[in-house]
Amino acid sequence: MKVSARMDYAVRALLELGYHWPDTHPRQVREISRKAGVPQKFLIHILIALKNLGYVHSIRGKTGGYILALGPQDIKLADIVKQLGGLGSFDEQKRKTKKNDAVSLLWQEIDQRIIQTLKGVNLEDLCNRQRQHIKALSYDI
Amino acid sequence: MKVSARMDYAVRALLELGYHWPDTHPRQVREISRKAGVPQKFLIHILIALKNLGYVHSIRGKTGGYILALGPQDIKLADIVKQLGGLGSFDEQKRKTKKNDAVSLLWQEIDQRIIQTLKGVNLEDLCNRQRQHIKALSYDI
DNA sequence: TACTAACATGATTAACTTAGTAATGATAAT
DNA sequence: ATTATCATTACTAAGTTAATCATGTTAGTA
Ligand code: FES
Ligand code: FES
Repeated sequence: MKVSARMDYAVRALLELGYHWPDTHPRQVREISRKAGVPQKFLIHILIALKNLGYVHSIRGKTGGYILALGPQDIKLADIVKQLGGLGSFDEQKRKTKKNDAVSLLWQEIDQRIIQTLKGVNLEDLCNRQRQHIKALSYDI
Repeated sequence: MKVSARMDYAVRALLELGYHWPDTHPRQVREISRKAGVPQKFLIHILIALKNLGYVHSIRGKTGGYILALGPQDIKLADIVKQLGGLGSFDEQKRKTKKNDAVSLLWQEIDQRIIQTLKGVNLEDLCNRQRQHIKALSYDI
């Protein structure tokens, strides 16, 4: 499973925004960049994509920043991953091999497993996991 | 799950070799190329990789070709996929994000699901599935 | 032996994707 | 007016992928 930097960064940005929920102070790109370890110039584009998908709101101007547009429980990772271009699922286009044989069915079966796994996790779950993790380690990210 | 052409082709080549097991006539690259829908010049390199991994034997000369080096039941797709460079599993190198937080654990969890799925399938299974498929469709690949 | 049909190997390449950066503009609080 | 933020478009360097090309080696056979 290849997780692109873009996908990794997007989920981490959402985790940062969701972690302090329901505290809705706007978080600035620079702050998210630093805390999540994402290059700032790259993060901007990712946040805009998330905004266009309706997951975050942006606030412009001097006191601006980003906040979640939905509650963490309503942000499903399966959707994020799918909408952000997926994990590069088995591309049936332009490959000359058969599409409906045992091999392709196997690849599709694996795709389904991934989707099932992601469907079981929303941003609230991920934040809770992270809180547990932090508690166990006794230091913040 | 991004399945590279290389990976797809490798599995299909093995399926072709395993499908007629235990008939051990050498199959030529050209024949495999045509039946599996794989560009011949590309397939050569893939077969050599499979040979170096010990999955097939090659026979040179005029009556040459390729045969399985192991019985289909001993060829596990999980190994093939892993040894052929994997499915591009979550690359922890050079990315600045944390490696042991909830996000990375999620990616690793997905990796494990894929591996588990692949561990449940060997070449014999895949051949059987394909035979069922062919029987249901009433035409050969 | 000469020929030929197969596999072997390394170099090269075109297209594509990824992971960014640069430059410039728009908005809103102070 | 200034300034700190988000917005948008364009650009690019590096890497990967999916191949092809050129050339060499092996072995059956007439
Ligand atoms: S998640 Fe916001 S400061 Fe740690
Ligand atoms: S699998 Fe060999 S001819 Fe169909």
